[in-house]
Amino acid sequence: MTARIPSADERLPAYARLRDALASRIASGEWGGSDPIPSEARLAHEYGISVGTVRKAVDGLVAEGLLERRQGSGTYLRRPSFDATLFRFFQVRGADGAPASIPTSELILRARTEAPKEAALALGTSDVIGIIRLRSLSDQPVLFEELYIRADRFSGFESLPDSVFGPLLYPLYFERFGVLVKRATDDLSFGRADVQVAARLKLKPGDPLAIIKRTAFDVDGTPVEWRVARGSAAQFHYRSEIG
Amino acid sequence: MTARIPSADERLPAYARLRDALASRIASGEWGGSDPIPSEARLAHEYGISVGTVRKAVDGLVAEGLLERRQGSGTYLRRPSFDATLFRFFQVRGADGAPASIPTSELILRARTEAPKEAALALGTSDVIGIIRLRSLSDQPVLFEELYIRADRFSGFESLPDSVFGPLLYPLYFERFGVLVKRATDDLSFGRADVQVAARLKLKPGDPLAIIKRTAFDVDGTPVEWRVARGSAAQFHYRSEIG
DNA sequence: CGTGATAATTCATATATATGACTGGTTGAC
DNA sequence: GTCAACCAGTCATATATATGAATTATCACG
Repeated sequence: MTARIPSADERLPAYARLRDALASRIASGEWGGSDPIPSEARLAHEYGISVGTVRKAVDGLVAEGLLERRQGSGTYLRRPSFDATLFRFFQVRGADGAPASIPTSELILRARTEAPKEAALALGTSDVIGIIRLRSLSDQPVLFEELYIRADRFSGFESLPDSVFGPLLYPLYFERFGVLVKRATDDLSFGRADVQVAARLKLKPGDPLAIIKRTAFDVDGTPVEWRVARGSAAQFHYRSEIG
Repeated sequence: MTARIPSADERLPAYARLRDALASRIASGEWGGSDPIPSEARLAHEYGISVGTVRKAVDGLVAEGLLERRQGSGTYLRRPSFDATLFRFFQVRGADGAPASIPTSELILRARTEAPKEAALALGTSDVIGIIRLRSLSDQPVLFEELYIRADRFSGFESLPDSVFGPLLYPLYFERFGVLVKRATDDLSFGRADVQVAARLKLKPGDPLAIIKRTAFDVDGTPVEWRVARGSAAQFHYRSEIG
């Protein structure tokens, strides 16, 4: 069929163009969750290139974490992969030392607003929807979060019923708005609680805080969310792999 | 020549066996710094496999960061790559706001000793050499470090002349002891300065501290160094990519 | 209705080969 | 001597093909 591989290119190698083309078809939601994407042979035929080249393109997307191969079965989307919950930073233990438990999330505010300077800078726009929530483990408030998402990508977010909100936002972003968060940068520092934050987290003003600022990016690299989370520094614990 | 690919295998695919074989030849130091490793065609001939398979093996090592390809020239070792200096966590600025300057390192202690519990656990041995040093930027003490390295991998380290020590240890590890640090895990938490640390860092006891515990691993995955570094939390700043 | 063999499909490994692009040295004209 | 042209070596891209391994669907048999 030698379908045309869309724009994108300026004499990029074939495998790179196919990789990008597939990435954008993935982002478009063309392929639902549980079915495999077309087979390598089929894609090769569709795009008029050889199977080896298709494999190389798919290799790239697998490495990026967008696809997953299953021998004998097919190649599948790999939806979340992205377990970026901030709770992994905070080790909260019950009196018994058990690493409990179910995180809960209390929505305090949700409204279209103007982004604060830092958020606007990260998102490239100040037309945003602001969210404030308090997250707890075992009824202990742990994280105070302030989030801003681009109004142009999340139109209607303010009027979503409270019931659709679970503890995790990224699945919601994808299911309701087709925004697939693929990557994020975290920025950690330490500071001290002001009166408002201290009250929410049941700390004393001036108590040490861990401050996590995150910018989350879409599949195509657009920043879609900026957030700042604050939690007691005493419980803070971060683990990172380098190399 | 169909050289025998060494032990390793239990019916692993050819490319995986070559990958491992090459990794061990790299670790052995067989190939010096500035010369390329044998060409793909040559390796294919040596091991009696096809060029495509060699490429796949090399691909893996490139992805791991051990090798680097240069089109038209050859495939080279990629020695350090590993810029893991702890200073990237601490933003120290002069009065003018300039992000100065040259890090210096004052060696306070260096001796064969018994590892503290946490270090022994990470290293799998308590026979270690301990190092204590104070690291400064622009004459401001910034980091107080306590390091432990395996005595079996660094025999003779205690008696090295002070003159060979630069600000960075990992290059020294490699050049003097053939230990190539390839990977590390950092563990960040928050604490408060005790009297000793406070004195070294010119802080007050009880001042907030950022605590970084690091385990560094050799190419073959053996833990070779454990360290704990402490610095003022006020200056601490960490940036991480996830996804 | 289950169950077990069979077949079809799909990714995984491997080979052989051709062409292009880039690098670094050599050669030769000026 | 300088510089351009050339050339050999090396990785990069791409094709075509064959075989193996894992999964899934099908279908006949009891």
